[in-house]
Amino acid sequence: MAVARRIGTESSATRAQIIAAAEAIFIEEGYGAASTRRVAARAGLKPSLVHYYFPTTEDLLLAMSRKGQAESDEWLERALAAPDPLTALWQLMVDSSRNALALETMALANHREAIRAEISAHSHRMRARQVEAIERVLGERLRLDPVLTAPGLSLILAGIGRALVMEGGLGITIGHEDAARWVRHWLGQLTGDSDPAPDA
Amino acid sequence: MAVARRIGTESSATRAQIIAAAEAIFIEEGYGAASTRRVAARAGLKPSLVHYYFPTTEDLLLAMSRKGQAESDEWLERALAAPDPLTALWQLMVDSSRNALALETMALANHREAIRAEISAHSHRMRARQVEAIERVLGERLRLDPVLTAPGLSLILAGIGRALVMEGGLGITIGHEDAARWVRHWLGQLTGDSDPAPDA
Amino acid sequence: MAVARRIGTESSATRAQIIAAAEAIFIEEGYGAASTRRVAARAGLKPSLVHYYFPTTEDLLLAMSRKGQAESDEWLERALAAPDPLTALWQLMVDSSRNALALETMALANHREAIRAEISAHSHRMRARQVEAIERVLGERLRLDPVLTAPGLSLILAGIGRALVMEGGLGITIGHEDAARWVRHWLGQLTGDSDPAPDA
Amino acid sequence: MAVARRIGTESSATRAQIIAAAEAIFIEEGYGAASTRRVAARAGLKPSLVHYYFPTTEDLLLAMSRKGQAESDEWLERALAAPDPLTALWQLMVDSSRNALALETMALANHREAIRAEISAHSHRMRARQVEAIERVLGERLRLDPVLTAPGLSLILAGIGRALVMEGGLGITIGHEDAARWVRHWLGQLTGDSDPAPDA
DNA sequence: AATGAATGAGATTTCATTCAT
DNA sequence: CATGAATGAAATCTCATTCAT
Repeated sequence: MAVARRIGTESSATRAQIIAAAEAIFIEEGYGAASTRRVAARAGLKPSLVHYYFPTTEDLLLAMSRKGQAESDEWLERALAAPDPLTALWQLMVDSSRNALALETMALANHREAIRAEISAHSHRMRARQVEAIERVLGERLRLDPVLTAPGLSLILAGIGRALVMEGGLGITIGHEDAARWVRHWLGQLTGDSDPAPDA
Repeated sequence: MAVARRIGTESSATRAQIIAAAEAIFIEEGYGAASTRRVAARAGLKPSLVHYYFPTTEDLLLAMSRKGQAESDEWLERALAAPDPLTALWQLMVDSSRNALALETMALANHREAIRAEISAHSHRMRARQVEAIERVLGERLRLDPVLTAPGLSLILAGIGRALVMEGGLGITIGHEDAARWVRHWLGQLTGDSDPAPDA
Repeated sequence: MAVARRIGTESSATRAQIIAAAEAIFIEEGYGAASTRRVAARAGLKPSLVHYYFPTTEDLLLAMSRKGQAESDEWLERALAAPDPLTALWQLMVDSSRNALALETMALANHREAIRAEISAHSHRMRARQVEAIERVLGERLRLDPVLTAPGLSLILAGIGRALVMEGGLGITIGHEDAARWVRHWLGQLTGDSDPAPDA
Repeated sequence: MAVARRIGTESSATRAQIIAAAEAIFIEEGYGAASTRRVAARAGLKPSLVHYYFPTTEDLLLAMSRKGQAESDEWLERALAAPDPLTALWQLMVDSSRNALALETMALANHREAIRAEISAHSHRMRARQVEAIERVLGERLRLDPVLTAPGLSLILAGIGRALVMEGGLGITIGHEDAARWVRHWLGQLTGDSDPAPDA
C-alpha cells in the first residue's frame, strides 16, 4: 500500500541524505524528535523537500526502518557465516551501536501501526534465520537437551543481550559482567568447547 | 531538589487523578502522547489544572515514574516474601501489565535526564534487593556453580522476561514458549526442586 | 477611586515585603516581568496572598510607584537643602541607581493609564519644587539672562542627566564625559562661582 | 549570526506587512504588547504566518529595530545635509513621531540582550555621524570654547530633545517652551547667527 | 526536482483573577 | 490573615501538510 506513495528515485542521493539525517536524530534525540522539520534542518535541506520525497512522516519513518533492517540482515548474515556462529551472534547482540537504533525503533513501533507490522515481520524473519543457523551448529546436541530448543536459545540470547545494552545505556551495571561471563561459559558448554575463550 | 516545585497537596484526589490519566495514556499510547492537553482531556479536567499541580511536564512525568516505582517495590517485596521467591520473581518479570509501563518509562528515560537518573537509581535498588533474596535462597548452591552469581542470575531473568513481554507486545512469539519452559526448568534445577511445576 | 480597594493594613510588613519584591523585579527584569506570580515567588509568598493585599496588578503597581515617589521626594528635599543645591540636584539627576527604577516606571506609565496619571502629577510637583529652589538660589541672575528660566533649567538638567544614565545603561559613552563637564562648568557660571570644582 | 534564521524573502510584502504591524503596536501599546498574536491580528494574518517569517519573537523585534535604524539613518543624513544642519538636527531630536518608536525600542533594549547590542552599536554610529557634522559646521568656534565639544553638544541636544518628547507624552509641559527657546538661542549663538529664527 | 508560502492544530507554559474555606 | 483550588485567556513555539510555481 505504501508503494504508490514513493516519490523521487529510490536511489536519489538526496533521499539517502534525508534518511541518514533521520537516523542520526533518531539515535541522538529519540523518535519523538524525528519530525520532518528537524530532519530537514539536520540534513541542511528545506522542509518541503523532505515532504517531496516522503509525503508523510510515516513514509520517512518506514524508509528509515527498512534501511535499518537491511543493515541488520547484513550484520546477521556476516555473523552466521563466521567460524563460530554462536559467539559471533552473541557479540552482535551486545553491540550497543546497533542496538541504540533498534531499541528506539522498537519504541516507535509501539505507536505506529505500520512500523509495528514491519518490525514484527522482520523480527520473525531474523529469529527464523538464527534458528536455522543454530540448528545447523547445535542440532545434534540440542536434541539431547531436555528443554532447550533453537528458537528458545535465540530468544534467550536476544533478551540477555538487549538487557545488557539497555541497562548499560541507563548507567546500570550490577550483574552485567557476571551475566556476560555466564553466557559465554554456557555457549562454550553448548558447543562442546572444552577450552572456552577467556573472559575479555 | 524538585520537592519545592510541588503545588497542591501530595494527597489531593485531583493530583492522583491526573497521575492515573497520565499513566493510562502512557501505557496505551506511549510516552510521546503524554502531553498536558491529552492528560487533561483523559482525566476530564482543564489543561491549566494539570499545570497547576505539575508546573512542568517533567514534574508530572517524575511523579508518575515515582508512583510506578513505589508499586514495583511493593510487587517485588510481595514476590520475594512468597514461599518460592525465585518462581514468584520470574512471574513478576513476565507480568506484561506491569512491564508495559516500565518499558515505556525506560524509553522515556532515554530522553529525559531527570527520569533517567530516577530510573537508574531505582533499578539499582531493585536489583540489589533481588540479589539479597537470591543469595538467601540459593546462596549455598551458587557457591558451587563455576560462573553463575546472584547478580548475574537477576539480570538474566530480567532480560529474558523483558524480551518475552516486549516481543509479545509486537506480536512476535517464536521461541517464547520454549524459552519460558527452559527458564522454569533451569530455576527448578537451581533450587534443587526434583519435581518442577508442570508447564502452565 | 483606588482608596476603597486597599486591603490589609497599610503598615503591614507583608505588604512592604511584596512591594519590595516587586521593586526588585522591576529593576532587574523590567516592568514586563512584574507579574503577581513572579512577585510572590520572589517574596517567598503564595500568589493568592499577593492578591489578598493587592486585588489587581494595577493596585500593586500603583503602590510601588507611590513608594518610589515618596523616596524620590525625600532625595530631592535632601538635595535642595544642601549647601550648593544646584550641584546636589545635578548629582541626583545622574544617580543611576535611582534612575533605573524611574526609567522603568516611565516605560510602564506609557501603558497603564493610572500609572501615567500618577507619574505625570508627581513629575509636575517635583519640577515645581525644583523651580522654587532654583528661583531661590539663582533668581537674581536668571532675571539678567535673556532666555534661561528656572523651569527651563530644571528640564535641561533633567534631560541631560537622564540621557547620561540611559545611554550609560546601554553601554554608550561617546560625549558623556564632555557633556558632564560642560554642565558642571555651566552651573559654575550660573552660580557665579569663580572657582568651579575640578572635574571628578 | 542571526542571518541564517531568516525565512521568507527579505523583500516579501507579507514580511513588510508584519513588521509594519509590529511597529504600530509598539508605538501605540508599548513593547510589552508586541506579541505574535497581537501582531498577527493587527496585520490581518494568522499567528503561524508570523512565526513562519520570524521563527522567534526576537527575530521580529530585531527586524523591526533594524528597519527603524535604517529610517533613522535616512532622517539623520537628510538633516545633516540641510542648509542649517544644527537646527535641522535639533528639529529631528524633538520630532515626537520618530522618538516614540526609538524610546520604546530603548525600553525594550533593557530586557533583550540582542536588541541592546544593536541599539548600542547604532547609537554609537549615529552619535559619531553627528559629531562629524557638528565639527564641520562649528569646528572653529568650538575650538574657542573652554569646555564644549562636538560629542558633548550632540549628547546635550539628544538629552534635552528626548526629555521634551518623553515628558510631552506623559502630559508634562512645565519648562518645555522655556527649554526649547533656550536651545534655539544657544544654537544661534554657537553658529554666530546674529539673527536667530523667531520662536515657532 | 525543488521551494516559498500558508495554515490549522496542538504543545508548553504563564498569567490574572475568583472563590471557598 | 491566609491559602488551596480552579479557570479562561493568552504567549511562544513546533508540527505535518498542502499548494502553486
